[in-house]
Amino acid sequence: MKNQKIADLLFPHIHMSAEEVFAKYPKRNVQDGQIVTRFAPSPTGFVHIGNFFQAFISYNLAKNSNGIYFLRFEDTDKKREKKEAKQILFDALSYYGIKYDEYQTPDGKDVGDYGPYVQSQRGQLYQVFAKKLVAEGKAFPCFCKKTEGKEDVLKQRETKWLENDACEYDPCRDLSYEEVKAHIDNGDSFAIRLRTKNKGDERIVFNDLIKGDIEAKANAKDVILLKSDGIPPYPFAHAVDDTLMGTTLVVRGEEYIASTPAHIEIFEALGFPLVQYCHNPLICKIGEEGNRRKISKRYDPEANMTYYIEQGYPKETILEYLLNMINSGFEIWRKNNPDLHWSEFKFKPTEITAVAPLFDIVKFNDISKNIVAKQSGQELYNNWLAWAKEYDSGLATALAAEPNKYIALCAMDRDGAAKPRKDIYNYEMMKDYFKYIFERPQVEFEDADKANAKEFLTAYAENYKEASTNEEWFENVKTLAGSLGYATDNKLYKANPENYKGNVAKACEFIRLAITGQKNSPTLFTIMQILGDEEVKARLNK
RNA sequence: GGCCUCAUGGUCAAGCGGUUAAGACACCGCCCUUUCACGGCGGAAUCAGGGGUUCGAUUCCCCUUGAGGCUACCA
Repeated sequence: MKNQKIADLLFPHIHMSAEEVFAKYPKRNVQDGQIVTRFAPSPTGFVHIGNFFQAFISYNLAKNSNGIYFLRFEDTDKKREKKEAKQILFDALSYYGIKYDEYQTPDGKDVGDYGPYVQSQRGQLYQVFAKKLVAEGKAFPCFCKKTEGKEDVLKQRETKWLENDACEYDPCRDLSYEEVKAHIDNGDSFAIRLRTKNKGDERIVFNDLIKGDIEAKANAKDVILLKSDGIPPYPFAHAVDDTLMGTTLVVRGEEYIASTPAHIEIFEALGFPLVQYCHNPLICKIGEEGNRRKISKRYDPEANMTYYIEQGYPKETILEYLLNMINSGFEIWRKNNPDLHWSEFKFKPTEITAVAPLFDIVKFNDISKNIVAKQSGQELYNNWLAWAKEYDSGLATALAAEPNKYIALCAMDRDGAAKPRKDIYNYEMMKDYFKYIFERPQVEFEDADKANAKEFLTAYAENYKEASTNEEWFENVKTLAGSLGYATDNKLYKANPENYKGNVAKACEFIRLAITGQKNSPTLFTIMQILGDEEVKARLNK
């Protein structure tokens, strides 16, 4: 009775009952194996690779089970929310091809029957259940001065550690109706806390799809259900939303494992059946001190999903790399099915790796090289140009001005090649990789080679004539090299190198350096063809 | 401090009581190519340590160590 009176005092404007709410959100009509899951990011304007990892896992799980996948914005922390953030998130996710069955459009329209799909618009719903809990004596108002933020928490922590209390009962948990009324009359703001039924020595077991059964200390803390602004923090919102929205599987980072007991107590207090959890490992990096740490928004550019777009990685690269992290069976599958789309690869939640993987840029680039190698010259050119239009307008202009030239460049060792060259891993690197096309290179021969190089190149320039095939081109080089005292038979050269100025390989090195400024490059013949006679001669004579 | 998670080569990892302990990246050889690559073949390299259980442990249990996470009116 007293509790009902307090509840009415606290939430005079809430008249809806829990039953009425459930009537609005009927149970979903799904079969046993079908997974209903979601991506529930908080819109900070930053799409973290770790969050994307979860989004990607849950997306695949939903798709593979023929289930339902929806997007819910968790914008309950006003301090963190940024304008445009929802749009940024939307763009990033759709760029990577993740599609939702249910969501709210950036201009605020709900698609799906279980909305609103934005937490800040679900305030009343949370209050209905908070009021119910207060009326049942399972929650209570707290008028304490609220903790301001993490810094204060850290300060308090040392003394708290010394106490090492098993449970944390809030001072407001047993306020009388009169005391509550006095606070309300005084206009004091209040938060709603769960009245934990535990004392600190209870243990619970819950199941995790990846880790199996986890035994832990039961929650024994009067956790916050509603902040003093009336909006719930994550745990309560999670319980209410995922129940109302019919979520069957929650994929989240393993940093949530520690707070799961509190979530469970909230579900129980509410009388909701628990969802299935799947805590995925965090993606790590080696820190400055050589230690492994969670990849961080602050220090690691690769933590941001837009980084890969800016760098011009094909979107398949990050997707396939992530798939590779989720389940290394992907790699073998990919080898056996080089031409299938990644989405054909199926994995079960129980097959997800339990170990926090290290982000390995070398491996990442290798995957990317294989993906880029599958593109034709035309495709690569198109992608390069599209990227440049966004991130390097000067380059874009140049590329668009002479499409044939640059398509030919992109097609080198690629179109028609049985084993395409695997050299390019993103579009950002291409300008530098092909810099000899854009400008004449600085050429430095080794001291020992200087005289020979000059002699050979001068002769080569004088006799230079355009060849029509690579074979013909090479024949020309060989003939000239032979006449200048280079070995045309490699076996003879290897037997008596001192009899020659070098072998044909050396001669080619001179040409390559003069033309490109580098010791490696794609096929010289093609490069010279693209450059044209005049430019080639100019470079040879330099 | 407490609670939780994890532990196979340099990295990502298969493995789920008996295996010559897969595979991929990186590395090193050799071959192919009288250019750069691609490619092919081969090599070095791993079960954190200590106790159990067992005829037999990388695999199961315990302890130690190490790494990571959580311990907010953040998610």
